[in-house]
Amino acid sequence: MAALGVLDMASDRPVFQQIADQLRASISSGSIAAGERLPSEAVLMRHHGVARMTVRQALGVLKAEGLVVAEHGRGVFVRPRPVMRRLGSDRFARRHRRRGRAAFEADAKAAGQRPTVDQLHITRQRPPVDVAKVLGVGPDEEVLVRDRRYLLDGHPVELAVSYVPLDVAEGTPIRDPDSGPGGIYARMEDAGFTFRRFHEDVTARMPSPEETRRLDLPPGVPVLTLRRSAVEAGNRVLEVCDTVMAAHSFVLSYDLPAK
Amino acid sequence: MAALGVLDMASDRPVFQQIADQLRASISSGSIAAGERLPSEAVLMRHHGVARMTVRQALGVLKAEGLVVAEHGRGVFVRPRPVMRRLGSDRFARRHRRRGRAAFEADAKAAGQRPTVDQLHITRQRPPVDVAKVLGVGPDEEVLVRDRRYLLDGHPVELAVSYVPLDVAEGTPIRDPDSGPGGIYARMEDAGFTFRRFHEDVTARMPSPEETRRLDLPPGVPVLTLRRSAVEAGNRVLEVCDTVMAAHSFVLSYDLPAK
DNA sequence: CAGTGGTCTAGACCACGCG
DNA sequence: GCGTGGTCTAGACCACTGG
Repeated sequence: MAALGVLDMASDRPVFQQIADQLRASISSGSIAAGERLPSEAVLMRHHGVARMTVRQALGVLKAEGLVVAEHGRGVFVRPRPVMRRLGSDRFARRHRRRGRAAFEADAKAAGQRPTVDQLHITRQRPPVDVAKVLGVGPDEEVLVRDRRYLLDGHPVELAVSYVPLDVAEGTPIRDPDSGPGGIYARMEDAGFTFRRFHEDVTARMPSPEETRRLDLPPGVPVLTLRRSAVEAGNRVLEVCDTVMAAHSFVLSYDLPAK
Repeated sequence: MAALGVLDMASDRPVFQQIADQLRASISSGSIAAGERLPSEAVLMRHHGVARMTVRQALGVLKAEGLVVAEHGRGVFVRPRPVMRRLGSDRFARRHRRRGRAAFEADAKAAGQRPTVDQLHITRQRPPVDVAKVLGVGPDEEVLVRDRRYLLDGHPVELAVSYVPLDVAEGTPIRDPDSGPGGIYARMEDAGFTFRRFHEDVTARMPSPEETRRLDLPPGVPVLTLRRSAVEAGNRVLEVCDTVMAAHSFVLSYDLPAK
């Protein structure tokens, strides 16, 4: 088996890296398929004649790369390729809201998955300073904060926090846990607001421990972060939404007209 | 110092996690500022009365999160916040090409940085199967492949591989190392092609060892991957470009019209 | 040179899963 | 009960940085 090759003791490359290299090659060549178990630590120790810590260091490299996942008492497994979810750049199209579908719901339904929301908390708080700036509210002004978690088929995939100025939220059911069909954008349109455009800033980083917990992330999976601003016809920002997604569950998809 | 708190031996939380937690808190509270050195392994061992491997495991957690970087012989440092580069969704606007600027060049100049390209390889190859599908070429058909690395002020920030059908490349300088002012999109327009739109799929993951090397990535930094398809008026895909970026150096920025 | 992190050994006890 | 990975100890030698 390719995963159990020989070490080059003359090489400068550390032993644990050589072991990681061989295992990685076996994974990418498919000789250890997705979902399959790697040789156990004991087997790797005996085969290469090294200490356990050395083997564990090699496995640590692969975990950090997100290639494998350890399961206590069972073994170390090649991470199965997860189902990707695609966020189309038309997911904020008015027609979805007219049909009573919020963006997340529309995407999930399109992929044949069951969308749910939990950990919903609606509060009044002072937003982070950068959010206040975008919303054009004072540094000490409170806004409506909707914090929630999205799940697909029961698995958490996305955290989102929306910030809405109080005067925009006023007189709408945005403050209610159930914002109704089409989501809060639909409610804003009901109240007479018109959206001109949405702006999204995308970046990626490793998750915080709290994000790891709430998204049930395996080690080695980064998060995609997305900050969306919903801009009104008069160029006022009606909402800022900070989203954190498990990167292995998402593809963000954008169309850019060649103007 | 907050970084040198006390351990709760009664806690279920492993000792190395507790040490990592305390250091993380010190970093995010700013009591150890960006660029500053953490207490050395020896200090942490003495203070907490634990073995070296335990301290190293704690530091390993923070490295994996991308919060700190170890420098051999010097110490472990809080990772300084890197300069972010913003890719706007108008970066493929025709006006840039008319002014002789390719997308990367236009972005870099706007940020006051010096853009360069190296490791440029132009070959004819069979593309990956998924690329062939998008380009609408046969599975065994060769295409023109432009592989290159982009640098800002001498630091590598982005890897890109373009795939262009041979008949599109024919009669254009796309096959030359220097594609001329405005980049290969400008050359395609010179040859009479018209772009209707660009499509981008964005995702994130941990880098491969080769990407780590070519982008000179510190540990714990994920990559953003972007696959762009350039679509002609007749809906033919003229080019597929796979881009890999160091996530801590980029913000991708998109405008979505609220149609 | 002393101090730092990088690698590696050879053990120990524990918690989990599965039969 | 046995094999698995998770945590931890107490050392060792090395390579790099800086004064």
